[in-house]
Amino acid sequence: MLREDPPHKGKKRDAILQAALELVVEQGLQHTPMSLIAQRSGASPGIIYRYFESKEDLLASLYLHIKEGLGQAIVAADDPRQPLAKRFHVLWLSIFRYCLAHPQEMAFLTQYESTPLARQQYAWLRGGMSTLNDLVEELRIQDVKESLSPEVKILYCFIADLQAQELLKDLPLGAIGEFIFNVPLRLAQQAADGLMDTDETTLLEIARACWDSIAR
Amino acid sequence: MLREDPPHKGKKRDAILQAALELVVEQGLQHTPMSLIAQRSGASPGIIYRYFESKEDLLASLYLHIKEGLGQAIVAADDPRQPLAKRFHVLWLSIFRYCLAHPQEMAFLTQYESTPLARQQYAWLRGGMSTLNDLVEELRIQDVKESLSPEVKILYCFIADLQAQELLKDLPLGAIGEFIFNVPLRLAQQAADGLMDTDETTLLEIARACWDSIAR
Amino acid sequence: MLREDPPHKGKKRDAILQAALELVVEQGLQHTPMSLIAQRSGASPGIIYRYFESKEDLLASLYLHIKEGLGQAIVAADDPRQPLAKRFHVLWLSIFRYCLAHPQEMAFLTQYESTPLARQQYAWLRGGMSTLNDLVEELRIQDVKESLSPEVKILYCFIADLQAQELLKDLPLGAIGEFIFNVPLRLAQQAADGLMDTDETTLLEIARACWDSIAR
Amino acid sequence: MLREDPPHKGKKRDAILQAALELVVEQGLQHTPMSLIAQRSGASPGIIYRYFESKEDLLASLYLHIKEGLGQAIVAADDPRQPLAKRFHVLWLSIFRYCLAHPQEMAFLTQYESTPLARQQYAWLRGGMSTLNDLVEELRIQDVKESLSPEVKILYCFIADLQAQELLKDLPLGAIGEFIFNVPLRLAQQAADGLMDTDETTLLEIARACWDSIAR
DNA sequence: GATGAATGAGCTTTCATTCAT
DNA sequence: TATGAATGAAAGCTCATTCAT
Repeated sequence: MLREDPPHKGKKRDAILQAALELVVEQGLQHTPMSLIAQRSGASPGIIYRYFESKEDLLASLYLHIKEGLGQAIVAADDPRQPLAKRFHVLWLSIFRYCLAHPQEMAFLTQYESTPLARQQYAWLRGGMSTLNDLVEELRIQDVKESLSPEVKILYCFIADLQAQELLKDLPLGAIGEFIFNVPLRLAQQAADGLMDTDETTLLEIARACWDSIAR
Repeated sequence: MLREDPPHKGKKRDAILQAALELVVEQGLQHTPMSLIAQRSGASPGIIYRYFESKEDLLASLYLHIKEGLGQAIVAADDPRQPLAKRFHVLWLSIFRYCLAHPQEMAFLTQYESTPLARQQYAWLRGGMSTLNDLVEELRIQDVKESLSPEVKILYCFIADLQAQELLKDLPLGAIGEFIFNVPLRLAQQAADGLMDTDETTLLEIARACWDSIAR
Repeated sequence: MLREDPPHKGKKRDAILQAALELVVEQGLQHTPMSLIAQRSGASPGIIYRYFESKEDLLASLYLHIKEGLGQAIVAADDPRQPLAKRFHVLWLSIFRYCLAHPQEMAFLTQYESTPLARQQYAWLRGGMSTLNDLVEELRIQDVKESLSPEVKILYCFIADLQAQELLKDLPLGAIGEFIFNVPLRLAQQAADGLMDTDETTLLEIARACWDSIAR
Repeated sequence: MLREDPPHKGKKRDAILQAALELVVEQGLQHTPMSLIAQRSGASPGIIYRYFESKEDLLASLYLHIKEGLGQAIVAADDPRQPLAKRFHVLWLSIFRYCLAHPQEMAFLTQYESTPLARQQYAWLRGGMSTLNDLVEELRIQDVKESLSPEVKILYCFIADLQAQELLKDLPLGAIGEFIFNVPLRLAQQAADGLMDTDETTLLEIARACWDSIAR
């Protein structure tokens, strides 16, 4: 589901993105021709190119759109005034619930990120940053801070806070990201496929398991 | 790297698979034409169709080939005579090491599995099986046991053993699989991209973190 | 450069023609979409069709517009009271100077006339008219005289006058036209491209050469 | 008409070039889709791209092919042992006859050369070379000589010979080229359209007229 | 009149697959 | 078996033209 904030403006653009989303999830990136996207969105093949430069651009736009939604969910969920263990659980559950509520978006995201082009373009970790010390170092640099997207900044700061309180095991940054972010995302996909219960108790248990994995 | 066991027989088939693997990793599933696979493998476009029915078949064969390699690594790693915590660590590290040693294969696998067709065809969890009890139930049925691939059987049995010893938290099966299998796979991919150290100490810490997440 | 005689009326039409002229010269007939013409002329794509029936019509109008300008230059240059050799030189130089002053128009004209459609539509020689005698014959017919454009009539009459005075070699009409008309046009294009000097002396020499070619 | 020297090799390539030639002459560059070229040549749309990288490449290849044929005709016609006036007439008539015998090729050439891309790419005069002195200077430079196509070298040398014998008026190089090369080409096109007689006497008169225009 | 979003036929090009050799 | 030229359906994209506003 794509938001349709402005009443009429961008309606068609959203319809195109929505059609692309559905089709990529149903048929796969390889089997989603522009003509089908046009048809499904109720537009003519030509008009797509008024909104997007190319198919590549359309897919990248959709990807960024989805990332933004997910990012906003993360930003909205975090409350720095809460105790850190509480923040972890709230974040984890919010990510899970958001992904569960947007299974198509997550299926697209997974598919798109597995692409070689996307893998090198949208990695959330940079080259030299693999340890917690690297992270603290990065967050000192003002320019880096500015260039980060809001949700990445939040996750970074949260992890740095945990580290400052000596609550973390000495794990690589990537591993921590895995337990906070990727595990709920992937389990939400399983849940969406009916392979897992999503009652509060079960979720709390898994979130707790993830907390156990990173907490000292 | 694909094995070349039979001296001459299947050599060309392997060359084709290897070329497909490289190209899909470099260019993506969508941008890997058969003609390029032919060229890279030193074969003619026509001859590919003696070894594979279609492009779809070629990719599926490659996928299964890779899964088999990974499965053999798992089978080879497990020693049921060891204590369970030890078995966990050995399995976890073996999976990580194997994935790290086969980054192209893992990149392909990730890409291929994100495809809608593959998602419904090769899910490792079946419809109604989401809890530890379901697992125990399944393992009682002889027919099911027979139809499982060796490595899945090993993982299932291992989990069932853990459960029998009451070592497990009450987590959904999918979550347990995540910590045993997907986390090392994904972290190995990060490591292959240079985003993580792979010294023994670091790896043991992460494996331990995963153990903490599932162990009671 | 297109004239902008009427203060506001036809201003937009001229802007469209001017934009089409520039774009065809820059990008070629094949690579000049209507949308670009609209953009360059500051008009909307739709409004072009109030001034021109179709793209074909727009280009034909531009062609005729350019031909008319060139024709007027010829008409303005000729003074029948002058001696014939003088008239030749004045005509030749006027054509050259006009073409040199309107390089875009000439580039368009060349391009447009090379088109099959234009070739059969705008040939300045008719079917059966290839000799000087044919010309004299044609000029006797009143209807034909009426239907001729002013500049063609002038050129025809001029040639007929030369013939009457027995100043011409016995050349086909087309050859004479070549030396009077096409040679200065083409050389002016070369000059516009910086491939030839355009000082008075040089031009007089070339005009003289052309005179030598047709004069007995 | 394209040569078909090798019995079977290149037959299809030639058929494609021939079809493109005919269609461009009939319908114009802008209205000659690849699909029609394929159809007319008896090939499938796809196969064209085995022989040519793109439509642009196909047209450029055709252009160069035609230029080569014309060049060979010029090379074959010139006999440096003949007196210069004789050489002029032989050259002039050969060019005329060749062009008359290849009207489609000439129509294509005219059309293609009027294109902006071609105009800047295939100009036969270079930037700073506009006078006879420039020509003599150029011919002294060995590297330049090497890089010239055979027929251009022949024309250059011929003009230089005329100049050495002081037979030429002091005309710009472009003007001389016009009388030797372009006038016969254009008149041959007229002749092909039935607008001019092509009996020996007439042709000799025109050739003589051209000679008069350049000769002192 | 004027706009520019929308249309949709048709363009160039690609590529899985076939088949004569 | 093996080749690679050939096929032709379909892809991504363009653009002359229309039409609701």
